[in-house]
Amino acid sequence: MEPTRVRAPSIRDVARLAGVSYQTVSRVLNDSPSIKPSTRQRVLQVIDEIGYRPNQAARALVTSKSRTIGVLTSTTAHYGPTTSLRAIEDAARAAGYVVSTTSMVTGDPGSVTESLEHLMAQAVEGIVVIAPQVRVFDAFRELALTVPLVTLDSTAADSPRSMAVDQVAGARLATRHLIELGHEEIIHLAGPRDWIEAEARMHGFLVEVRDADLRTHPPILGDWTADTGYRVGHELLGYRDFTAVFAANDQMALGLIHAFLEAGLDVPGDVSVAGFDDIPEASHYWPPLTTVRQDFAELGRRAVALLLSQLEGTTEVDHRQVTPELVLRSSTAPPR
Amino acid sequence: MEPTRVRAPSIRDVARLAGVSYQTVSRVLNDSPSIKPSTRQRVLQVIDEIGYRPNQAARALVTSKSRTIGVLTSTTAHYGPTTSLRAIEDAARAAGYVVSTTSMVTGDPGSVTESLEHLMAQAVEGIVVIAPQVRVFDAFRELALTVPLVTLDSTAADSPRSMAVDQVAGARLATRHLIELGHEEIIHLAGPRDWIEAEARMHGFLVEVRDADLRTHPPILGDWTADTGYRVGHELLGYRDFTAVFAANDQMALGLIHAFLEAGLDVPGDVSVAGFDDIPEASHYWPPLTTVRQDFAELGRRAVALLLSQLEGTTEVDHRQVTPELVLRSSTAPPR
DNA sequence: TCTCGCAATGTGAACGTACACATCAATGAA
DNA sequence: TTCATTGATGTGTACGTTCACATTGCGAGA
Repeated sequence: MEPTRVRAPSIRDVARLAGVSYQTVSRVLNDSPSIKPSTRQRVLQVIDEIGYRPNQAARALVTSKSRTIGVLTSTTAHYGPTTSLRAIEDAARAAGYVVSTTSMVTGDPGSVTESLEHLMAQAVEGIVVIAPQVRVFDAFRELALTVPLVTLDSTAADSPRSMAVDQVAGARLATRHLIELGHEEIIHLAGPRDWIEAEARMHGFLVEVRDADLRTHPPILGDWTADTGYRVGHELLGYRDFTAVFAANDQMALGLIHAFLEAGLDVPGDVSVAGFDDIPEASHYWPPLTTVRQDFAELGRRAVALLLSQLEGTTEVDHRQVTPELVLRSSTAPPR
Repeated sequence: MEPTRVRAPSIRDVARLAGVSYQTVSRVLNDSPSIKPSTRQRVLQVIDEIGYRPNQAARALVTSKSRTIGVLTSTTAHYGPTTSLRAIEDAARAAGYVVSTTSMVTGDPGSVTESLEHLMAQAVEGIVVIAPQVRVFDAFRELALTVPLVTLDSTAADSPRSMAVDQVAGARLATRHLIELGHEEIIHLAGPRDWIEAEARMHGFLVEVRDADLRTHPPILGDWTADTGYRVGHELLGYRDFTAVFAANDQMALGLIHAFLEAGLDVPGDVSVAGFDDIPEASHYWPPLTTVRQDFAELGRRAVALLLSQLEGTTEVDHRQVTPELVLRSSTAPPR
């Protein structure tokens, strides 16, 4: 039987075994310049032998840096945010940061504040907000937080700093595609009201429709789910003066198609449907979905780069918007 | 202009302003029993006034408890794991723990070790592994980690502790459903080889098929993606001695259906397809997908409860497997 | 030969908190 | 009255690390 392990080895244990002072060990750990190579090697060997791990708490205490990045995300498990989140984690880890995630209930104002408080209580050094809603900025201003904040998918002009896919351009791409096919009555199924990206996509749609001098139907507000797409699809069947629908994400597009097919309509024969996001399943929907692709992972990586540049003031950041791309598949066609 | 904030208020600042010793403040913070109500109130008021926040690093240093739970997940953004993850975060937060997530590249052995090291370097008090692969346990044993580990979706007998949906039962439900419809040639499109849940579903399928004295086709190994389902679907079209396919998840089922419909087959007329997971989109696939529903969120909550019971030795945990449920839709029917 | 300068290393704090123990007043029983 | 008991609070110390500031040794230039 092993003796009871009383306590993890500390920097002093390493120092004693290597025959140097604790400060020398500290210098090796933080690779300080003036350490004799032989000394460094001896210290590193002892560290390896006894399995020493620096105590993060002690480090954080004395440097008052937690090396933690907080991520605020929505509770719902959408593809885009999740993909960005993974990319954020990877990028942060590569830069020596730890990521602590917390989710807020969409639509609950208290939840945003509470989540931000939770992150601040952990002394995060910076915050990334994924898929932000207007409300987040309000809460942020209200709390007067003292750490840098970066947002994803936000094109809000008043955001402290944001890294975004050009949602407006993406929406225009999809809308123009439908217009060029010859559609003159296009309906937009938008995302929830206070979501900034939903707002941007809606704006892109409206601009493009207006530019083409088409009649503007007021966009319908959805909640990103396929269920809502399905319900809205059913309602739309009531009035037939449209030949195409542009949904603000792929899931709602799927629901729409379901409703149309179920009613005996042909997609894209009777109605064209375009989505947004290009989730991995979109190419296997029936019919395969025409949609707008955005690089969620790249977005996450850039967000971290942007945050780090504010934290460490070193790296130059590519601050341009990520450009989305139209992916043509089989759910859109010229009107009959 | 505000003067430069030199340093965050500490417990001593609170003590001075409240006219008590720092120890008294500490007691209030950890709600110790013997504090005069009037004193407690005075201290709390000062805390509120100056916006004091306990320094987690100092706390962690002295208690040698980080109050952090590490979560190890796969890089790919699947619905199930993501949903469980959100539930884990919520449950952990409710219990006063912080969650730090890290992802491993599926199929890369080094990545598992590296991710575990990363979590240990943060001094996490416990680890939850989502969607584990056999390899994780190997790495875990190898590192001889000193914190409790809980796994999700694992029915491996040798896991330290696991919280699972009864995958075998779920697979049997789906398979039996196809058999009862009259199918005699059923193919199983399984998940990747070393995924424990893939193994379990495959096992459930084989048991049920054997019980019914049907001819056993060797399961085909997939990678959970719709793309693979599509490719396999195409290959299957080569030999027609099957009337039904049971896919190990919904995405692969979607890909299969895509391949079949594209080839002019009718689903479920010519081929029945059943999936697993019941992701929110499954009911809007065309045709709506018959699948097996599992409660990912409940799984996450129970995993945290299990972990906390090991960390704090208090709560009694419901350790039964979560029971999955068959959801009948339109992608399955009797064979022609 | 002496001293200056630099490379390499060491010493004494301090970070903010919780624990163990000490202190003090008030209370009640002997 | 005296002393043990208890409730309420205070004092000293340790946690493991980094920072600021010594201190040493050695080679080069005067």
